[in-house]
Amino acid sequence: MARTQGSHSDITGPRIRAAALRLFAQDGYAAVSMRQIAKDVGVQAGALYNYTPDKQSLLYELLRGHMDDLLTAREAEASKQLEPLAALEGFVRFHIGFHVARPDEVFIAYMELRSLNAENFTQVESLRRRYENELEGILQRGLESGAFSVDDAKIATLAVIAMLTGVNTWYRAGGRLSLAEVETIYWNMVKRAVVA
Amino acid sequence: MARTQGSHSDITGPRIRAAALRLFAQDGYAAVSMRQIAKDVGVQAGALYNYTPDKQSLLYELLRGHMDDLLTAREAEASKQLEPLAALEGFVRFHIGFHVARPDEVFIAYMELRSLNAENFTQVESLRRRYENELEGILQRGLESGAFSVDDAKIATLAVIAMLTGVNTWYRAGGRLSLAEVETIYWNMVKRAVVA
DNA sequence: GTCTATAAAACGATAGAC
DNA sequence: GTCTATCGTTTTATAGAC
Repeated sequence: MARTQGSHSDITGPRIRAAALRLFAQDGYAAVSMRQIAKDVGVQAGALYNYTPDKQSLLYELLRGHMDDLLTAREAEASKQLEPLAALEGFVRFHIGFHVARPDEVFIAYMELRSLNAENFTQVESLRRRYENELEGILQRGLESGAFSVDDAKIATLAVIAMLTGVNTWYRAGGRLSLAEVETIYWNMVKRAVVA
Repeated sequence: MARTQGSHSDITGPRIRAAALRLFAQDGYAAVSMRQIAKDVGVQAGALYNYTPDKQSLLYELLRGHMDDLLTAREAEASKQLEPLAALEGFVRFHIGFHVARPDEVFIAYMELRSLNAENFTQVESLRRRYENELEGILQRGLESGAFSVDDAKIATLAVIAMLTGVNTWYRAGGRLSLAEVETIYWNMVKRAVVA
């Protein structure tokens, strides 16, 4: 039986989110119009409102979904309980691999936090804190066991995450270095900066 | 003799740039209207066009000016020729101090690069490269002298700069740590990551 | 140099036909 | 579910009075 004319509910929603993700990453949330998103998907602007109540919700769902994905993926890794050194290496390699695979999501998760309204910002920010706490916990345990030596665990956490996320500004698949090589280079730097 | 009514050409220009800087940093270039900038300065929107041909030029002048300031300040420091270890410590402390003192400029220099048109982007990007080359040169000289040991000088350059610039995301004057303490903590991490 | 007024276009979001 | 049409607002930028 033929579908109702123009009915594509099960694929249009994901295509809208994919177009919004790409356009927000490329031009910024405020600079992208609902008409641009609609044109990219191949529908008229009015049709978008069958899938999102407004533009703000579209951004929030992208950022919220990205942080959920990050924490879920990290939980799967972290469930392997390890001693501090192996846990830290696991975190470094996980962080680089996860972020390099999702450049657009990572970019808007950084750049468009301020475009969220107050309530949505609080939600996403708390998820980011939970992720940072994963690394801070590893560093703390390593300090207590004597495996690590840093002046300040919180600052070391922020410094390592900033350094690792920086990979996204230059890494491109098929470049001079493989992902595994990049992971190893960064792991060597982190290890030397942190291990006693 | 009284000035012509409403004439403030020598102070309105800087006030426009200061308002644009603050608003662009707070809400993003695309989200800020010329009317908002005018209201912040205390003039009508039309008056802005006595000082800038358009909104794009306003952004470009802010970013270009910031990069000029950065390179000029760095040149003054770098003219003291030093051995690699002292040069690296000088770079780390200079970078943190310079960036922490200009949070709004640093923020838009990161976030609004993509809001520049192609020609302006090329200009600003080349200045950013020149600054990165300062650090890369120090690392290269240290590698050649055997003072440093890193897997890849270019990646180490990007990693160190990303780590140091990350200070701006959390540092606030009057917080738990003084600027000198922050500089020392980061210098210790950089030193351990890089020095042979 | 700043003002008021406005041109010309684009915006987010909605109503109603199909 | 998607379309066309449109409301009401806001945008950048300019023209001309003072």
